[in-house]
Amino acid sequence: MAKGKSTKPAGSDRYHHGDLRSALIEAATSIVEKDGVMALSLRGVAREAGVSQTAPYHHFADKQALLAAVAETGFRDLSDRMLAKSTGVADSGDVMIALGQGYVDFAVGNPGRFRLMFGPLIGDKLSHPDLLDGAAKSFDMIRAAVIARRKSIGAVTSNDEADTMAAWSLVHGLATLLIESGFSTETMGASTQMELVGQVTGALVNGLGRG
Amino acid sequence: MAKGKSTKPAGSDRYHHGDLRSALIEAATSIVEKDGVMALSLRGVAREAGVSQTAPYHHFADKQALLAAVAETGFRDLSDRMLAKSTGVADSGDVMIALGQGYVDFAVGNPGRFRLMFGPLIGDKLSHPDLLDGAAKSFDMIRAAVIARRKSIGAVTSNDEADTMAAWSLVHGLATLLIESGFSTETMGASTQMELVGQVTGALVNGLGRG
DNA sequence: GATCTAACTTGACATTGTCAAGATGCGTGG
DNA sequence: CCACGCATCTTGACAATGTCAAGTTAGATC
Repeated sequence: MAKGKSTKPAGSDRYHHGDLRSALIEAATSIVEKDGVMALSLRGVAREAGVSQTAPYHHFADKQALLAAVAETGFRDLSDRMLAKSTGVADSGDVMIALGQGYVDFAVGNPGRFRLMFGPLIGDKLSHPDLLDGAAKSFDMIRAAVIARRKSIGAVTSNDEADTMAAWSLVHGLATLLIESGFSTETMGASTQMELVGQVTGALVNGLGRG
Repeated sequence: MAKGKSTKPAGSDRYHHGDLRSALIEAATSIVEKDGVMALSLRGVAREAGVSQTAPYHHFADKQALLAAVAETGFRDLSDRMLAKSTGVADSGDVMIALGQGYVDFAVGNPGRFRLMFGPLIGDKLSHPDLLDGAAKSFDMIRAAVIARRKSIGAVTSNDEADTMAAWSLVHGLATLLIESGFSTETMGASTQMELVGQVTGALVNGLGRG
């Protein structure tokens, strides 16, 4: 519409946007975090980015592809958070807690993207390989921590895979519980979120009821 | 449209359906399980039930309300399954495994409803109290099992709440992992699903790497 | 049997995902 | 320096969806 002036950051009102792809991902992320996953429409994203309704199709095959790209940045941020929390931690048990802390932190801080990443909005995740790669990265961090832990305590039974599943399940489930249920950290019997993650993770590391 | 004959079960082609509400829930369940959560449209459900597009509005306030009703039956079936698996089991640890087995069974057997129950399609779960009641029922079963388990082994530390969270998180996360990821039971290092649940639950009950 | 009202229908509207066809302008070769 | 090709963006359209407003039908009640 208007050609000359704009209220948006320089460069966003040109006919050739410059970096529409990133702008669309950013806009979608913003919407998904502000109004929820269900409020995300392709046209809404285009509107927010200040382009026409069909402009996104020059950068994404369809809505699903945009969502996949948003989810992908989510997985990147997720593993970044986990890495940040765990670097420099020495004890293998503490590393596991730190990873859980990072995971839960991300979920609570970015519930919209978390739901997008693991929810059913992206129908066929298998057809977006970049998505799986991102998810695998976080998963591998947990696997490595579990293996290190098992080695350090001289694990006697079961196997790496099952323990990895257990650790990921625990952390993912806890994150889900925190953002989906009405439960708050306090009703779960902890005074801070960090404490809660420590308690729950501790239950797995040491065994139920063994602290 | 047609007035007299019908290919549908008796009673479904009358002007007054008789039990449209149940029929709609059933139709929606069928669609959600066959074509996925995203393929579920109110009009599609009405079509499947053989009524006009706006007929559902006489039984549900809006699409969300129908989805909530479907999810509610899901929660009922979920706790039924958990109950069935755990009744008659004596050992407190085995009860926990049985509950996990029931939970995972339901998720794997009804992934569509599972995603509906815990996914973001139902935006405001808090405003559908029946939903929360249903969820609470399953949750309470887990809580009771955890408390019994803690009592039976003479738990020394942490608290009931955190351990309950841990147990629910573990089981829910595992179910999610099984239906969302490409991972199969085998790649997770178990030969049967029952074995996998046993191993993963065992990791929590006894502690990581302790069997 | 007349009437009240819940259960249903038809019609319409705004919004959405997506396709087809046209406009625009950046970068490159002459 | 400039014309031209192609990626980028736009306008216009279509079918489908959620939902509202207004009418129709028929089971229940007096």
